[in-house]
Amino acid sequence: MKKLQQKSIELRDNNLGRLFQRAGRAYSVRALSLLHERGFSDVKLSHSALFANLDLEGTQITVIAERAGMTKQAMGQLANDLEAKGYINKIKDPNDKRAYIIRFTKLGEKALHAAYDIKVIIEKEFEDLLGSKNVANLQKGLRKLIESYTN
Amino acid sequence: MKKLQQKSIELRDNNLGRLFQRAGRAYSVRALSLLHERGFSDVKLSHSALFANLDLEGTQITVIAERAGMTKQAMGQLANDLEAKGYINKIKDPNDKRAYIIRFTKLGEKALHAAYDIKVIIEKEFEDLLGSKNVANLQKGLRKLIESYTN
DNA sequence: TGATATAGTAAAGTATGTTTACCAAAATAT
DNA sequence: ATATTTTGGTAAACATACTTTACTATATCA
Repeated sequence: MKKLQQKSIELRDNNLGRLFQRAGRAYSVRALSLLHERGFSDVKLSHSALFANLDLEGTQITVIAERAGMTKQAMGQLANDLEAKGYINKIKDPNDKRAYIIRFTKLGEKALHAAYDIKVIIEKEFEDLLGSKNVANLQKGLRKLIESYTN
Repeated sequence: MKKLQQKSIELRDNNLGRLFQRAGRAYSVRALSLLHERGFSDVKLSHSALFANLDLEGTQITVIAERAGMTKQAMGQLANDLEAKGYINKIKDPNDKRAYIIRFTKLGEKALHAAYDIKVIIEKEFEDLLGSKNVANLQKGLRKLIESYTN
């Protein structure tokens, strides 16, 4: 049997789970930093749960929450925060008096454009570093793993 | 210029940052579930910051905290929690009366063995899914990205 | 020996959620 | 049509995993 010392080192230094998380963290730190540089300095990482699940034609809070895999209460708080910061509007749903429709403001749309530009920039950086074929394979592998483990 | 609708979809569905984070989450959910199945049901994800940075011969709290990139206060809390649960001991440092040395208990070592087994199991699952060469490339790519972005 | 740095703790605050409990409106069932 | 149940949303309390501020005791340096 392998020595515990060796196992400890391999857990620490040679662990795919840790690599995923560190890469994710590196990505989001970089992306958020570029977004702040472009003037959207009050956007936080947690806001992406709303941004990423909001349709351009507008979406109900409950629907966004379900897509993001979180409670409607938590999503309601994100919505209030982003509304106060001017990125979205909460409009009363004309078809359901209980509900609100969340829509991007002009500022929110600008932030979305910027976020897309940043995504492209970071992907370019990755391709310069690894080669575009390797980035494509990385993406394919991650997708396959996620699909397999979240079903 | 690409339509905002299209940009929104690509940000949502075709975003490496989100893939990293989802893969990391899938890994840790799987690993923690297997660890709980093996009887270590009171171990939490946050504990890994201590486990992963504790040398077998024992390590000072401040050193573990620095390795983990967090404050010594936060690490002190993890240490107290894991001590209460029986995974580590806090021993007075004979060379420094201010300091404590953290060491694994027998139970802690058993958990470490289990964690290693689980790492091997999950890697095997990944290789069955993607092929061992692709897993090796994945690992290599992630390492390269992390190294480049955290320096 | 006196000033400063370091190991650790304590308590309060912050970020990002969940749980429990509730209301009003909508959908369904009889 | 009305009673029942479900759904959209909010509010408040709690949980987790930290950081910040403030402190004590010991160690180190000048």
